[in-house]
Amino acid sequence: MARRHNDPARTREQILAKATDEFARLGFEGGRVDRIAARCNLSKNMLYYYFHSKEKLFVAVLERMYERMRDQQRDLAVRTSDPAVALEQLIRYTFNAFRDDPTIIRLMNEENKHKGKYLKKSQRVRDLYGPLLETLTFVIERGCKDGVFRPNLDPVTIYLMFCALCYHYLSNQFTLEIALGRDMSSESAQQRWVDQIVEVMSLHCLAGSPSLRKIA
Amino acid sequence: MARRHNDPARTREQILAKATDEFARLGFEGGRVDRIAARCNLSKNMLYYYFHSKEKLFVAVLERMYERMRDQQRDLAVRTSDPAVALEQLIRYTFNAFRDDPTIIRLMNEENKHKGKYLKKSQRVRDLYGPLLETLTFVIERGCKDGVFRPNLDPVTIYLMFCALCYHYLSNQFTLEIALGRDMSSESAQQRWVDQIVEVMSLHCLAGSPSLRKIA
DNA sequence: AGTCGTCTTGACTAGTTAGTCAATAAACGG
DNA sequence: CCGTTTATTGACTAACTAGTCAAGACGACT
Repeated sequence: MARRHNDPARTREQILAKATDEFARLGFEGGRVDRIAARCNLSKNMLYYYFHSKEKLFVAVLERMYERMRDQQRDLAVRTSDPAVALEQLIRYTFNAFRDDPTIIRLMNEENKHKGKYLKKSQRVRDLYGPLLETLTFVIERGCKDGVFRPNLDPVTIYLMFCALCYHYLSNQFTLEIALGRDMSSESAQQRWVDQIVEVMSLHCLAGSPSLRKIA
Repeated sequence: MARRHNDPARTREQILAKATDEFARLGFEGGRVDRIAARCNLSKNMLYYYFHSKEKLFVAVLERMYERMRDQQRDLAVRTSDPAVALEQLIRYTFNAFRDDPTIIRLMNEENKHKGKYLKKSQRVRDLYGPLLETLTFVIERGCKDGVFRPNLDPVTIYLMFCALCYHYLSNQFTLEIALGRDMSSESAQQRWVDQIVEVMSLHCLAGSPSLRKIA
């Protein structure tokens, strides 16, 4: 099966893939359209033919990243009926997703550097963070009803918490490794960290833990 | 007191200040030496006279940021003898430090984007994260000895946890606000978030909470 | 085979950007 | 008050960078 000379869908996907890599590694300003074209073995004009400008290419890269995240989340099936086990699965899934595709973290950081400027320019942005948050909401509702979790847990808050604990560790790996002189990148160090996240989040969600509100 | 025409120390500081702003907002690649010079009302040559290259200027900016962090941490005095209250103070201090100087987060993200490349080029990098981590270590040791905290708490792990919870919320404010449709930037939303951090970290550190290790 | 619309390219440009050079002006030491 | 060191500048450049243009090649349909 020799590759066709003219294969627009394939060409478009290839540009998007190489652009994702380029922008994730070097940011929007650091990314070079010439380099993306060269890595695709295409003339630079193709980027402009399909995406019209560097900025619109970057927006397309962001859109595709969110789509990819959502699609992968859709494949995640939490089959257990134990809310505590389900929570643990969701946390481990989140960490693995960030670890296995580093472009997610780098592109999100880039977008936040620009205060959401490019994401706002995207039409189909609404309802990001779909499936995982829906599952978490379902898990927490059941956990609260069953009395396994403490009452009045907010799913978005819980999500933000373990998301922060997964994200920051991976995003700031390099400076933390230098500043703290601690191994952050080995498989075992990361495994230990996820275990810690599961422990602290479980403790926070499970019933039987005293509320500390009165202390403040 | 009219400003002297030749005031090298002042000039150098001004360049560093404007460069910090420029690189934090636009990153290393996005930052423009001409713009930094223009904002200082200086000719561009001054940047090269004092810092030799864009890269060395960026390294100087990073070094100065870490120094500033350390100096501010040194001013922080935790006077209480109650470890739980001390922990809360350290957490609130950390959040406020990140919130009040957004350049810290942006520069750290930039440095991690480059996998620590520039920080490694700095000579005087060792023993970053000084005073606050030392205080935390002291607080945790006392808390464990007094039986207020559970035994065998690792200070660096605790620091990484609340640091992640403070950092991620502020760093990813914009994308999260778009994706979740939730207010992240108002004073009250941020206050509620810090309260949550204090709650979850206190629960994790205080004795009397059951260890969950056996579950896994 | 010829025509049309889609896909692809080489060659070009106008503007920008990090970095340089030679000259000048202020402080300073004797 | 003169020579030297330290600060500061205007003018320049070589390389790069996003974006353009006109023309060519491929496939499909008649």
